[in-house]
Amino acid sequence: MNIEKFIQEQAAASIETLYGKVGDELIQVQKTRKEFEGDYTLVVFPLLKASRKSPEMTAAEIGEHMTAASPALNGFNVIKGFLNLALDPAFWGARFAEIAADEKFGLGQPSGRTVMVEYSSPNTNKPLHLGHIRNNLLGYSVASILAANGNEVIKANLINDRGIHICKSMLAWQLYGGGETPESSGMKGDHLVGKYYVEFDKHYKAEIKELAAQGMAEDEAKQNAPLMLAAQEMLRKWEAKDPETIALWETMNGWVYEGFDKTYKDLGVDFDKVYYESQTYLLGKNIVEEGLAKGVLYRREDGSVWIDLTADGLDEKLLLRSDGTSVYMTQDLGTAYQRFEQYKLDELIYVVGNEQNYHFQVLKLVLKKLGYDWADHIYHLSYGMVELPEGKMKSREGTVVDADDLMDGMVAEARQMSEELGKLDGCTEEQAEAVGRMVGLGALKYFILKVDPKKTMLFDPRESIDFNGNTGPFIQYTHARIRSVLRKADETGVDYSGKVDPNAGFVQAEIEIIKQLADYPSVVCAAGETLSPSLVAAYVYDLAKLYNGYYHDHQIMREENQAVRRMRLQLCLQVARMIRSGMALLGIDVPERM
RNA sequence: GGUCCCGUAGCUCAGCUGGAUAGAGCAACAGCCUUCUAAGCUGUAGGUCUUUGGUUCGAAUCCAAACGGGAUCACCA
Repeated sequence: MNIEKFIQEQAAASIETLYGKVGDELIQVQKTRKEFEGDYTLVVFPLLKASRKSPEMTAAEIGEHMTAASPALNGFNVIKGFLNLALDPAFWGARFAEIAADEKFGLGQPSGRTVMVEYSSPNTNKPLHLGHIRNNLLGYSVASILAANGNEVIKANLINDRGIHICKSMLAWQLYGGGETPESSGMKGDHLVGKYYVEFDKHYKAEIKELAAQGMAEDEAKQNAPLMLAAQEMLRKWEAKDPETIALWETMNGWVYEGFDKTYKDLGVDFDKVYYESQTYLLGKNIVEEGLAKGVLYRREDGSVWIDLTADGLDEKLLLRSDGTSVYMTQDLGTAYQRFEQYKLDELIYVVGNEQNYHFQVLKLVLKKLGYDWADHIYHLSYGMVELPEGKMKSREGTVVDADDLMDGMVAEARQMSEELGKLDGCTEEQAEAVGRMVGLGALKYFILKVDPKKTMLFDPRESIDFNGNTGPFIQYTHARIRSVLRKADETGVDYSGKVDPNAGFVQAEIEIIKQLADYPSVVCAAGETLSPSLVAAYVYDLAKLYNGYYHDHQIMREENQAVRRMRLQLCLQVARMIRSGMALLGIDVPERM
């Protein structure tokens, strides 16, 4: 049941009898702040007009009436204009029983809606870095959260496998690679290709410098450097389907895909549908034609097609080049159309960095002007950049934090920590390895997902990600601790299965935990509405923190009263379950021991 | 210049559609392991919520302006 709503209804009923009917928006119920006594608080200020009495009087009257009317309420206090209502322990006990019995607790009813989440969408000319990690984790988590809210979710990846940047890597490999392959070099495929992307840039810069020394202007040098001309020539060949070029392209992209597959696997993300730009880049031209016919778009003398968005505060935007070839925007128009058609999507979410805010603003506006109603159901989940202490990451300047390196580092650190603490003595090598992975990745994932997506975040590679405090490992540790207690119960034959007794004599700390457990569905729902994994992260952290305090102050297995011990074990079980469930929404696994 | 985002403790971040004395973690300091996992728990200290106006019973939150930081405005993607 939705407790807040329950209180709201009780309050509405009492207010109506006392003062007459008032609007729902005036009945403001919120959780009581920790420093005050009570569970829920009714803010009475908005009701003063109806009551025509002082805040204190009004609150007292409503409090009296509500506690008399509802057996679930066993007391109240008034502080200034705030009416703090206390619920009966048995009421919380009933909620606890409800939660324990509900296997789908926290999961929303099927919504009948289909949502596509596009995320990751890498270029195949270099390996993934920290920025991609944020993208992938966000996309995966948002997809999980939407699924938990009862939506049919399609995870999509649009791989940018063509274009001039790919040709640069290919060309450099041809020129300087000496036939090097992932096998011959022992390098991961995406890293190998990335190496030649950097190599291209190095030689290209040298050429520019040389041309400049010969007196050529910089812009001109950039355009006329032999390497650039060769790369452009290669792109033309690719577009003309030159067999040799295509073969090289397929080979090198194949290396990259193998590399990406490993990175995705390590990260724990996956996709239901993979699109390749080489197969979609021609889409959208017919939409442009349609726009021309409708007069929404216009053609310039040189043949290029544009849309004028100056009336909307934006600029003019190119949609088709003068040679008739498409640009990024053309393709996105086409793929969006195709997806809404094919899957009858209710929503299409693009997880893309905020550097592309303008692009998506334009995309939606163009579709809207073309008369497509579904344009309103495109949502750009725009996330901030991950910055280093010295500023933005620049792949060409080698200041990127590589995804694979970062993950390996985190895992190694987690492993070392486990060993130092002696936590995994007696475990097999495989178990220790698995825990190290879980904890290392848990630290990384939580570190990234606890931050509001739209904010720029800072990552300092010299200061490793914490394992203490508000971190993934803290939460994982709490889970492992609980499992340890439950194992002990199993080993000693203490039975805690069966129904929860709602009158088991809960102490306040237990009620606080039950309150937090009861909150889970509304958090999952809010996270789905706002596409914010950070809400789930904060929730799980609060739960773990509450539990740790409780664990510190109360005996569980050593509790002598069998009924109380049973209830405590059941409570532990539910906390572990909600931690596991919440962390799963973040794409984080929790260990049985650590 | 246009559009958009951000500004909260020394650092990294929470603070939901306006509500009570602005919260965590890290770092610092002081404590707690012969007792279910100390990756834990407790305490101390740390704030002009960038600034100024406005809206109102009430503003970190909403509005406006200023200041500071970032992104973007390509026949790149």
